Amino acid sequence: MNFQQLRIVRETVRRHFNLTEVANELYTAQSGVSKHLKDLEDELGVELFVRRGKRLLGLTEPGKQLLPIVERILLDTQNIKRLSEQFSQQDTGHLALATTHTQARYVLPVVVTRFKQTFPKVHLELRQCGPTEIVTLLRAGQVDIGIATEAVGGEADLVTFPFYQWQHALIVPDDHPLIDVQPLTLEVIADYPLITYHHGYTGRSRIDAAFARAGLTPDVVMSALDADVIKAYVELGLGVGIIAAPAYHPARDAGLRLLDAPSLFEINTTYLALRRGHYLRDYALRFITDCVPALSVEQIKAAVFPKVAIA
Amino acid sequence: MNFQQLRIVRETVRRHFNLTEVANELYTAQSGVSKHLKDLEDELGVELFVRRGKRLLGLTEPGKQLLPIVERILLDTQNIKRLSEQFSQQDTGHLALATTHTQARYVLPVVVTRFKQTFPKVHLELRQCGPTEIVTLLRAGQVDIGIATEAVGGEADLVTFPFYQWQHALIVPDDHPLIDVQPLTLEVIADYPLITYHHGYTGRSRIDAAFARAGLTPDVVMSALDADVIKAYVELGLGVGIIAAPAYHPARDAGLRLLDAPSLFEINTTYLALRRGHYLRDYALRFITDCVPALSVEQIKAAVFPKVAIA
DNA sequence: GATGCTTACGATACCCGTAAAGATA
DNA sequence: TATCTTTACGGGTATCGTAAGCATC
Repeated sequence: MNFQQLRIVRETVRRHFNLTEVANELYTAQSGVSKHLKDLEDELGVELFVRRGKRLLGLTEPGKQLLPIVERILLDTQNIKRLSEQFSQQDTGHLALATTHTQARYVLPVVVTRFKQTFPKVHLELRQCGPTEIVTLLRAGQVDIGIATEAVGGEADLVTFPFYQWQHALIVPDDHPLIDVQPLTLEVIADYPLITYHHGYTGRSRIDAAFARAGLTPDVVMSALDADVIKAYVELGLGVGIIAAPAYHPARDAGLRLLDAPSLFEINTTYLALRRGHYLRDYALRFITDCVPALSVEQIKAAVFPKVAIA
Repeated sequence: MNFQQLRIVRETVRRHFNLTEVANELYTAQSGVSKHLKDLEDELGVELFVRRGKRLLGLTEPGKQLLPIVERILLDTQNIKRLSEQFSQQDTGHLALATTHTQARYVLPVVVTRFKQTFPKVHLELRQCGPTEIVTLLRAGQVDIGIATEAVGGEADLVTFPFYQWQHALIVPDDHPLIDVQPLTLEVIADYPLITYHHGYTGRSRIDAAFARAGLTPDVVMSALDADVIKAYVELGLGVGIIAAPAYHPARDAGLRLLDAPSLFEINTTYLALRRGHYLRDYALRFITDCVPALSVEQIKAAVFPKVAIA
């Protein structure tokens, strides 16, 4: 048994049992992949994969039980690497974040700027993607920190910390009749064509819930992944936009007006998400405490490495 | 990085940084051990060991932080082996117990007999040793289950379950004057020369505590590791024995009488101890539930693999 | 001087990649 | 037929053990 075999096992599951893809992903020959799997099964004396003819279809029962152990070992090898880099190259290294457009574009710039001043030699990788993909990237160990409003809660293998809170607000052209309406109600809004986020993005579910609770069916004529796109179409007069309030900048968004609606929609909380057991460099911990000053490094470590260090 | 290097790191710490011993323990050449350590340090870019000249003296800070991760990885490799044996050879295998003389001699025979009938093909290894050594063996993964009254409580990396309760009692030759004394008190007993267990064995601390609480200083003329030795000297008339009550068999111990003293000494609890994160074969779980029928397999697993499966 | 660590060196075994053949969709 | 997996084979590398050279105690 060696690490390469374990990497192949993990990658085989991730790539849905296509050994050719596995080989490409691991930069090795496909024949070796095949042999490694067979060797491992021989050594353990157990079939790990369900086969039909020559094709792999899935995991056997022992394979299923083996997988989490394999993943933990590989996680620990990464931890060893990060741990030694922590000592060998204090403040240089790599920090990978996965986050949604809203955070990347409107919230993180301040934090990132400060971080880059403190750790100029840390390469910062900002991966922008959807909430569910953030979870995937965290699980795969491809990013250190995830930042999202949706999908990261309630996952047993992730740890989350509240980052900041925000609400949805309306955005309209600055000559729009809604500007003079007081008070703004869901009923009034529902009379206009609406433009807002896709399902699963930036609290869309909260918007739908608010209308549903009021017994209204809003006329969402367009949905987009990010506020910039929404703004563009609001500017064209295609409808009233509903975006995250932090996504509005008075200076940059000339010609548009933000209409706060504090009571209409639920408060959203954006979270920092970490993978349990994923070792974090000092600068990664610092990034987190920069975001949430109320947190201490010890609290973070205690949450990421629960209780006993398991072993 | 490979598994052999990690094994060498672990063993180097265990063998107090004597690489020659490490090589013997791992059945390999000492030169390779030396090279492996150097290679690993080179690969990680960190010195893991403190050296003076050619001698290794201890772990550096990064080495200290690395060690628990290394141990967890090696624990998981054992878990992989056990897990696959679980499937490849259902009811055959190896079960290693570490226990003290009292349990091995007087308590376990019943359980072991039943176990052997159920799992005739499982090789049962019964290692008899002192309480502190039981903890060491559990930690080293050399035994699956520890059974002891002392030393196993309060260790964060161990899980314990109460096995059974017992009390100390007096043992005397069957013509001894104490047989007719009613009620037995510590004061009365303290007038006789006593023979009992060594410190750290079979609840000796409870015996001392009982006399201390009563303001008495008993005259312990001999101490031994096990009840059989104590009995032998009681038989010779050298004193009154204090042994664990389960260690007395009326038939086998002809010529001796057990005098119960329910109120004199505290109740002792003997525990089953397991190492957290140590995978247990089905038959090992069965052994435990045989000992403690109130326990379910799920409860045991939940305690050994806490919360999230970490990974 | 005895013990313990490192380095050098040769044999072995392991791992990888190419290529051909067989199976599957 | 195109894709995918297995098997066979050769080259390269890593690992291991022996032996010699040094450092430490």
